Amino acid sequence: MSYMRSEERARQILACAKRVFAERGFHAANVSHICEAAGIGRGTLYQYFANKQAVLTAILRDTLDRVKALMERQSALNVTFAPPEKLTRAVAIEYSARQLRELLEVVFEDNDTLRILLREAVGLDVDVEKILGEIDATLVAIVERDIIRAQAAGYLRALDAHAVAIMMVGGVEKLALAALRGDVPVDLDKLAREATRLHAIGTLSDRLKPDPT
Amino acid sequence: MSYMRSEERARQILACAKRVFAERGFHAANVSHICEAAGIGRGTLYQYFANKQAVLTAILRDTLDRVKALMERQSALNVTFAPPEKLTRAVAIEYSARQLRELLEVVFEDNDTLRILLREAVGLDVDVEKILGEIDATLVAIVERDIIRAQAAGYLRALDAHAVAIMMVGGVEKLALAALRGDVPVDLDKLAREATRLHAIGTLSDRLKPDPT
Amino acid sequence: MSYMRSEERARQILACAKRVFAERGFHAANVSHICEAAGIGRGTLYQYFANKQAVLTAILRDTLDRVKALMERQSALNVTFAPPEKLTRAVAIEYSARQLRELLEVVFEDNDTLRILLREAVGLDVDVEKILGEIDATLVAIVERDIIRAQAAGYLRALDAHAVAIMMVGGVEKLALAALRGDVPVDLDKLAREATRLHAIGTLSDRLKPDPT
Amino acid sequence: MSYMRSEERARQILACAKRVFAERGFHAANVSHICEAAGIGRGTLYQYFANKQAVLTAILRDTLDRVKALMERQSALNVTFAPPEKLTRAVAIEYSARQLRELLEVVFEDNDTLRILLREAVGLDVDVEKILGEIDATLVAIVERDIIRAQAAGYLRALDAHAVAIMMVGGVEKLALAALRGDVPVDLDKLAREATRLHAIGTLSDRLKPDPT
DNA sequence: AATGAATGAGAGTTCATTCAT
DNA sequence: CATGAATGAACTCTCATTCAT
Repeated sequence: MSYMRSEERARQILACAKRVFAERGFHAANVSHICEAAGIGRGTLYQYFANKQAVLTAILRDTLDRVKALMERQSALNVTFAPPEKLTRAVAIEYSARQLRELLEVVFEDNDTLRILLREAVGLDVDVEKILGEIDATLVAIVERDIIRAQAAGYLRALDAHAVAIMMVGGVEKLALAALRGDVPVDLDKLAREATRLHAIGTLSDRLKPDPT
Repeated sequence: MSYMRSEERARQILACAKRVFAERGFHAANVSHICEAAGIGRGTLYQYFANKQAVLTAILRDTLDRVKALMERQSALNVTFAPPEKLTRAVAIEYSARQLRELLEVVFEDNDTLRILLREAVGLDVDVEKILGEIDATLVAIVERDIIRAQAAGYLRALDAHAVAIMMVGGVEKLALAALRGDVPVDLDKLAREATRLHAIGTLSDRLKPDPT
Repeated sequence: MSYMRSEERARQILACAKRVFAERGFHAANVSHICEAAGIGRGTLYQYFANKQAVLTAILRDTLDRVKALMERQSALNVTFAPPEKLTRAVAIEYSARQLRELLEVVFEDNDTLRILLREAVGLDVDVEKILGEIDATLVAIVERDIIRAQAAGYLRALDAHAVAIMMVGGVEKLALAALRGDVPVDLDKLAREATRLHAIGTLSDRLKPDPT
Repeated sequence: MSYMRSEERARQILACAKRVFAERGFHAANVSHICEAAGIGRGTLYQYFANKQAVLTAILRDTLDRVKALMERQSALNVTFAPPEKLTRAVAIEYSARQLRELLEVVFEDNDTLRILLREAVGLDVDVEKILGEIDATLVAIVERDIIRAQAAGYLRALDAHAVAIMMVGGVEKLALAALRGDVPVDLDKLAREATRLHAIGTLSDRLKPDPT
């Protein structure tokens, strides 16, 4: 037996649970697995969390908090925009990619979080689904707000900001998942650059005949 | 109970199971639920499928087969390309959107399949994961091949075809998921158009200062 | 494994459970104990009863049904009364004792039922308490009705029929419990006689000075 | 926490435990509940009582002590009896009722004790059962001795003193239980009167034809 | 071929009790 | 003395699967 301050113990359990959930998946992971990993008795977990699912939701809520915090941090920021005629595509893309990278870093703090968010927590209970939905909505909202700001500044053309934000988030997540499957740690930097570039300038070649305006 | 030709009965069970899995999720759905829906005894299911998971994998394999069939159908096709200088963006996008739509129709035959592929079958066993991975890989491969063909024809600029394909698929799926959450039947046509347009011409405004070449 | 018709199996489980509950008490008795006694697997019990407590309530409800049936059987009966002046105490008591005996036979079908009703089912959940209360109320109602009938016929003096009924039932039950403690099978016949005699003529001696009327 | 003299603290815990047991029942009541009620930490209880059940038995033993004390107090008393021919029924009953009342006051000090004795402590462990049995035996013994004394004095007719005592106690307890169910505080005075009257003169009417002696 | 009664491994959870602080 | 964090035995209950009918 080893004593620990309540707050600290709860965090320790969450950390171990995250690893266990990521490794085995929510259903395959026993409460026993988590407790073994945390080096505590099975009963101890229930002093900190109401039940197994509450452990998962606590993990997810952590992420949700981080994402929300980022959103507010960015809201506080006061950005001034150069006129579009002074800004090259390359610079704009570079700036965008940095923004996205920051976002990714916050959500996918580590590969375990990534795995849990995109895989192990998917398709569970409605409670879980709700938090997952909130995280998703916040992510999309952040991207969407960036798009709208950039539109207002004249950097982006007219488009459905919400739909585009969703697609961007989805595209990036899929790329992350694909990387995950390869079992190499995900390179968030490369991911951010590639996604930004695609979404910024699209795929079509300049050689195409101009549209008749 | 009513007798039925083996083949037919198996298909009927699959159809019911698909509905049940989509409605309740894989774990929440009992074998009993499925059998009730199919109007058969609980033992009967085991004469057609080795176990509960085999039912799910059969459903997924169905989808995988359809996607693979599409891929081969398209391979057989012999497309001739106009020179890019003769093709406007609008026409190119229109063509692309039609292609994507066809793909979506095949994968997301119905909302139940959609839900199972993107949610209920996620994060389960490795066997399931493997089929899901194959479906994904095939989808990406189809899109990727289209991209490479279009590049060869000079329609698309130089880009990492694989990564872009992944992002496209991910973006579209996310859009589909978002629609699913709204509980309205997904409008595949609109979805295809929006996605294609974004991925084709990107988000940046023409007013930006040209890159120094 | 041995197959059994549903109805029959349920009854068999109830019979075994009654024995087990009587022997060990509700809390000390495991579901395993019951199932072992019934020679079935632990899961089988749950095909017939929602949970452990439902087994107990089923047992109690059986008794309740029997008591209610007795009540109605007696209601149907049409008794004619001789004028009190023609009836000796001894005869009246004899008749009463037979009535009571019939009642006791129905409630305390066997020593196990007796023990469960008066001991093992006491102080449990409110649901259990409710059925126990209903049984009690019915018993009291039967006795009370007899009292009122006998009063109307002039056999019994003026008294609070309800309170007296309660006391009678309580007295008899306590006697039964005491007998139970001695671990000898309860002699319902003797019990009925003793109780009836006490309640009929009371304890006071005739030698007492008559009340000044 | 506040310090308290050992003896005093133990009594305080017992008082709180009594309330808790009465309100929730022995099994439903947690050690935590008791400790919260007593305003002490969960570990502290174990410095005064070996375990949860010891708390209950201590409560019961308190009652047992009180009943035994009453018994001895009455033994010490030296009663002189008037000849039966000088005593009216009404006076005898009045006297008896007062005796009973005193007894009831001692046993059912309060509604919580009542509830615990008649409900929450029933059907538990053999140790508990044993004390309960001792209390019961003492109660019966007191009543029985009174009966025998009164018989000796010629007040009561010939009867099985033990059996009658048991029935009396049982009748009174049942009346008390019934009152308890109504959730009104039990009126011990009325209870004593009603019971005594019934048991004294019985139920039969005087109009019955006299027994042929 | 079809059934559904029977199964039992294994899950999550509770809570009286211990003991380091 | 007092505490409450830690414990783990023991419980009830679920449900995919088997197999006698």
